Amino acid sequence: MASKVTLKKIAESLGMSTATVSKALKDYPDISSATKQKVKELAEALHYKPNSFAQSLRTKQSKVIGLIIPEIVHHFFANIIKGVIDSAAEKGYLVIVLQSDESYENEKEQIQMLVDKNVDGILLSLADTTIQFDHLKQTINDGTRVVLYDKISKVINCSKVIINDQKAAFNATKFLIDSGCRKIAHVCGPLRPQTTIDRYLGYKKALEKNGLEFDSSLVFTIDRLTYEEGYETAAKIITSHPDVDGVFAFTDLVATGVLTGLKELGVSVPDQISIIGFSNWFLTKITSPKLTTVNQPGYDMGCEAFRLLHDEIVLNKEGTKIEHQIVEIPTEIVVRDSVKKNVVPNETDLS
Amino acid sequence: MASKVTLKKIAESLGMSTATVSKALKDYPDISSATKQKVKELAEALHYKPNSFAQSLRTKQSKVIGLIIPEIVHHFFANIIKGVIDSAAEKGYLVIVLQSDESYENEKEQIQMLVDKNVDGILLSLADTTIQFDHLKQTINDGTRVVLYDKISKVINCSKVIINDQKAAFNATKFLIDSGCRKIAHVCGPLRPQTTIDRYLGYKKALEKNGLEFDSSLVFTIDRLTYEEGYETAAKIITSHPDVDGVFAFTDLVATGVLTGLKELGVSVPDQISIIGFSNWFLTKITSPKLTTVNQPGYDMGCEAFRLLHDEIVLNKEGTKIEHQIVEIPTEIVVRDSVKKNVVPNETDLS
DNA sequence: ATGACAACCGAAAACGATTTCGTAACTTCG
DNA sequence: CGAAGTTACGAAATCGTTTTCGGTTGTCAT
Repeated sequence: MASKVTLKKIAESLGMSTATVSKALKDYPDISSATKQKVKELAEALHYKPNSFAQSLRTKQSKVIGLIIPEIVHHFFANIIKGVIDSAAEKGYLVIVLQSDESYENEKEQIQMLVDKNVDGILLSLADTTIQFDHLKQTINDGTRVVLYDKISKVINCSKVIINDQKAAFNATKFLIDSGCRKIAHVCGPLRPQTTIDRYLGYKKALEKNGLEFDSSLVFTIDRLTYEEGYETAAKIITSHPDVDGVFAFTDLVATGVLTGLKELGVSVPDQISIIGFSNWFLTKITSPKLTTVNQPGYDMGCEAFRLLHDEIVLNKEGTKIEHQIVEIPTEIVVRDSVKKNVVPNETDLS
Repeated sequence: MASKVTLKKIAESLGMSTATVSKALKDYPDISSATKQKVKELAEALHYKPNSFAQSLRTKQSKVIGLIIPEIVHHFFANIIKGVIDSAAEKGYLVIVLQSDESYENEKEQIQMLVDKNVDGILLSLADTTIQFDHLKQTINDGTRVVLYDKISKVINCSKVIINDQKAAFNATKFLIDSGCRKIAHVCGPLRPQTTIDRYLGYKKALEKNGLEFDSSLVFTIDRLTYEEGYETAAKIITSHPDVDGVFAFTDLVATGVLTGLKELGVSVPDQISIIGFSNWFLTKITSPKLTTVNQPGYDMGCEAFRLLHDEIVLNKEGTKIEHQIVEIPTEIVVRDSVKKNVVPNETDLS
């Protein structure tokens, strides 16, 4: 147990004050370069490392941020974690990770834990069950910088990083249409997260803008976004509408279920029915055929979220007025083999 | 920005000293219950929260631990993160997560960052490229508690939590044998991580203990443990040994590649060839047929790793001599559909 | 009345780093 | 030579908690 080397020890060895040592190490202009050098050399030799507690106590900065994730074991969110940690490290920040499990209670408690730990900021994706935002508004008001990512709320006044679900869904559906599909089903989940609604709207709008009739009986709502429910939906789709030739699923896992279900029912994908998923999870690369999907760039979102937070932390320290931003991360279609290739694009667009 | 309420403020409001307030809040016996109550009431009303920096500076405890993971976006490791965070939260600890990317340099640097932040302990899985351990020995020597998980080294004197790869591989292979397989191939990766060797040895021993001949030409070594390499290996297996009836793959991703490759070559799984994977990744549930595999319980490992670390932190604080432990987390076979069901168990065992 | 002994509380010294303000010494220049 | 201005450093106050070590009451038995 190497007894810790402090400013005081260095100061005593060198016969000067801690003030001088501290300033020398930080290159204050009122220290002669001769002493600066002496101090730095000894500090180096002794492997001096400032005590982070003392530093934080004085500066009120921890160089640590909090990241609250709905669910860690999830391809998209894991990528976000990675993006956040990587870009935080670049700026010398460390990241405390917490998992809300989609629970409002957990979320609230965890925010409090992070605030109590004096983190410099919090990155948060709202839990599905969070419909009341006083706790968040309060902590923002109390001076903690917060940036929302992915699952956000318009009600909260802070920076946000999102994808445009509606546009992405529009493009996915249009991609099916362009590839020749004329009767496209949509498999979606319960209404809770806003994303469900947005993707649904994008789907609907793509149909309408491309001269296809929207038919609500082609929208299959499932209770849980699982592989199994996707699998079961496959049968429902072809019994109720044997002439369906395209499926846009809310998420890759469901799409994979539908894909497998269809194959087992003797439907060929993509010849008879094309399928497009959403998120670009890892599993899309190992289905047969490989799943065409919409890439939801978690890593980039994580990086961008940290960047916004860091900007606010810095500006806040400088006392500059901060302008909240809403950054939209672009998505794109990852073309694989579950959609027919005879693409005949046309010129409709969402906007 | 609510101006922070401190011990001093409470003390002044109540006309007493900070010492009394501090002790009252911590139920010291030399404070009358009358004052205790007054203090607690006011603290409650003012939403007093102790300043964690000051607390840590005094107590030298941060109530934060560090977790270094080789790769976050990975089903097994993500589960470990989750296990660690959950069990840490139960004891009031927060977790800083870092990713080594299997790089020794990163690992070294990150350990230093955590030590500089005065974390109470570190959970670490060695990067594949780490073959030199002075940095680790040094930090352990300097008083930081460290627990190794999953990828460990015998050279380092600390607690560890592992699975018994050899035994697990033995059991997996034996499971194939019991199900009727008589010519079993093994697909494994490069020799670097010890796990490769251990699983290989388990495979070999299972054959030998069950009267099957070990044939090194049945061991297929691939450079990278990917789906694609597994896929390609399928062809190699059946061209070189058309009568193979079982495959034990180093990991699920490879097993999935083999599975798909075999299917596309017209081989029926499990009727002609049985396949067993390793790790119980999520993707095993969405293959057709669903993949039988060995469950590698990441969540449990994470929990156990934290438990060990926490024990050491507590004992260390009490000054008690600590005894390092090596905990082996049990694995078990998850029976799905990629192995024939006519199981005829016999009594061989690894030990 | 006095000594012993609880019962309560506070002063003050940490913990280590940062930063403001002085001030001593040394230049410079009219 | 004396006023003004630099240069280089240090004393001391903070940041907010914890904890030791006394000290002041009050009680009670002698």
